[in-house]
Amino acid sequence: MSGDHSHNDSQIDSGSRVNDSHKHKDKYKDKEHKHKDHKKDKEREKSKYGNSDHKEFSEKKHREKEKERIKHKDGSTDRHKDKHKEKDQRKEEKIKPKKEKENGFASPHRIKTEPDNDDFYHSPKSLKRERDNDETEFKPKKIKIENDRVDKKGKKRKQDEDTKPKKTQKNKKGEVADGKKKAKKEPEEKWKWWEEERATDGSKWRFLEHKGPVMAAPYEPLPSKVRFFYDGKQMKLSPEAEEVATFFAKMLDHEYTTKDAFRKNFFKDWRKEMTSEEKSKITDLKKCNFNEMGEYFKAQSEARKAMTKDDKLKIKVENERLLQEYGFCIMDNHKERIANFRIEPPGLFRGRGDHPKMGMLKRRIRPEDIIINCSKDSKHPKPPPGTKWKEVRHDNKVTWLVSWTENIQGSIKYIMLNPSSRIKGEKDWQKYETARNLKKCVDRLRNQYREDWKSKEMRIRQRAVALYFIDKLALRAGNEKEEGESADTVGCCSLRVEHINLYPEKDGQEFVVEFDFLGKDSIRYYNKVPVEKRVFKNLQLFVENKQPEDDLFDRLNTSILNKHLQELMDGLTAKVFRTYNASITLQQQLKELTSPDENLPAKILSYNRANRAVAILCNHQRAPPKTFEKSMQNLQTKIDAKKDQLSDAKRDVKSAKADLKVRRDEKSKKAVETKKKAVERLEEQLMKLEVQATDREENKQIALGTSKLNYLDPRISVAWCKKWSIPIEKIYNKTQREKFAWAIDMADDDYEF
DNA sequence: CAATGCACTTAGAATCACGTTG
DNA sequence: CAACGTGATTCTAAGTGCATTG
Repeated sequence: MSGDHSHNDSQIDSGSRVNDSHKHKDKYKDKEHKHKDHKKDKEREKSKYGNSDHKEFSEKKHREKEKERIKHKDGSTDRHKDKHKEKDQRKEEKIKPKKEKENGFASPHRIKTEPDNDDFYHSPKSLKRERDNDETEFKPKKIKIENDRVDKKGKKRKQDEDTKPKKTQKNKKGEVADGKKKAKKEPEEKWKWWEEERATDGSKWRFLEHKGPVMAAPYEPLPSKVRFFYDGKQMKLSPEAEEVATFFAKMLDHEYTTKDAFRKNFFKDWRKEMTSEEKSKITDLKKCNFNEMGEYFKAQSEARKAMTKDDKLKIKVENERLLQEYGFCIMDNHKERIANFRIEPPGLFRGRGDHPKMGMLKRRIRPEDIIINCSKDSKHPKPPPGTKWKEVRHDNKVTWLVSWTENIQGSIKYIMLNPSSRIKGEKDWQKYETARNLKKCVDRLRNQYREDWKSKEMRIRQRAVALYFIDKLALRAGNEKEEGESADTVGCCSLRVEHINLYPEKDGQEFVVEFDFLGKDSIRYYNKVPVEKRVFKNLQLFVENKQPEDDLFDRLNTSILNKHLQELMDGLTAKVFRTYNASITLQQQLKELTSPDENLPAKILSYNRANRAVAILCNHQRAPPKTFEKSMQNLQTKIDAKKDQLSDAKRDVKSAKADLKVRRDEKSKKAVETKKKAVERLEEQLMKLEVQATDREENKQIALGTSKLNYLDPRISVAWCKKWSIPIEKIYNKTQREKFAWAIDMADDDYEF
């Protein structure tokens, strides 16, 4: 599917989050009775096509073969063993006495530390690990638990515990000696979990200890000078009602507060918090005046900004303390960072797009709502004084530490680990391996769905066309959603007739399909794509006799599609196509765009362009930053200034040269040299600025972050950096480097996705 | 097999932190 | 040193997909 994505360009700048613009409001509003006709459709279709269910594909054979190939590739199994022997030896060397006690983690588990290989990126080839070329190494299901660590009772794993690399020890001392400043750099140590074996029994951990969540700060009533008015008259609200009122007041200059649904939902929920007296008085939101409250909060945040350095520092220190205490857990002998250790504070629900529940009150979470998950033999987190947790459980088949049920949708929220953690990293790695597996069989799969376009069964044709879209356009799967529970958005399987237009001919191209729908987060997907004639004819068929609000693929849903995919390849689901196409596109684009003799900024521009191609493919849009135009102008000003400087410098060179001609002495010669240097420097600076401008312009409404973080096999980027001697820091910031530590350590310059 | 529940990934916006500039 | 702009970080909503239930 190479280079096939250019048509997506048209998506961009056709406006994002469409519900906000009137133009489209009508189109997506009032769909109260949308797709109610599925049953009807299905009947209709059935009678048309009959139900012949034969013609199953014996793809299984292929799959077997595929598996065989994987197994035999380069005898990785043996290597694996060797490697682990080595590792064990290493382990024995790093005996170290326990030291740190901070955090109040009770358990005696020694936290393993690893050498702080900050230079791992630039490390010479010889340090390269066997794993590097080991494409098929990732076998999550095949590996047993290490014996010395299995321990049901949680009695300590002697061997591991007492191990620590000497180097780290030294580092630690150094830090201590250096005093406070360095301590901030945290005693973090780099554990190479990717060199270890993985559990096979479905357990996610063997030991888990943490301090529980940080509860939301209690409500602080407003000072009495801050007044609320109803119908022009001042009114003192009960604390409960006041709190909810402040939520609204804080959003006063947000567009939300102008939306009917938001106001309606807010008012309804607010009234629930009022005393009966308040309830009887306050009957119309329009008569409520929250301005003083709003001003108060604005002033507060101004005050916070204007705080003295000292006070700011105090806050920072306190935050740091909280992070140190609650921001980490111990999982299987390692201290790991928690992603979101704070309970979500109460507030007004901010749904995206045209969310029917926007403005509803998001309840305050109490300890009694919270389920704690940890090891039996760990020191359990204690609830705030005078309260109880809802439950403390010990489920090591899941990765979360804390959960609660949220009151808007009734869904469960979790506290989980940071992306840099083993548990997330392994999963991420696995995701890319699955995508690479798809690469191996994608041709076969494509041939198959092309065949299926001709099937006499409607459901198979629909499946095949949907899969084609998912593959070609990187559409999301499109699960069904409950109506009225959230904004009306769709993915591939849930596309409706109204979301496409068919043009036998358009703009000189044949068989054009125009997509226009709202996808995840109510981001608009707009695209005009020429498709193969067969696809086009099929679509005409699918649309026939249907209402606009009927499902395009009435015989298909994600569960059917995924079941099919699972049969074609182990671990294959619809979303794997997105990962695969994103990563393969990056790889191709990098190959195509990088020119060897360009300088560093130009190379990075090429990288960003490759990244951008992916973001466009995946439709990762952003609202153009409010300051965009201005910042563009600023850049241009800088560029112009630089140009002036440059021409001045050039003139200087000329005059210096003239000078030299006359005088012919060393001094003038030197002068010429320095001037020339200055010109070069300026030229480079100018070039850098221009590249920056191009990059920014092209990025106006495209968000690169999402694809970088979630879709692009980091090893591709790492390999590219190594190949062109680009410092990895130019591509990944600190957080990203932490998340992708496994890839940075693992991938070589010749890594192929 | 549809509905529901659960766990987990993916997403853009909001907010924060920090360096630069005037 | 305040204002500003920007990249990083935080926040939490909104998806996917699998398991369970009825």
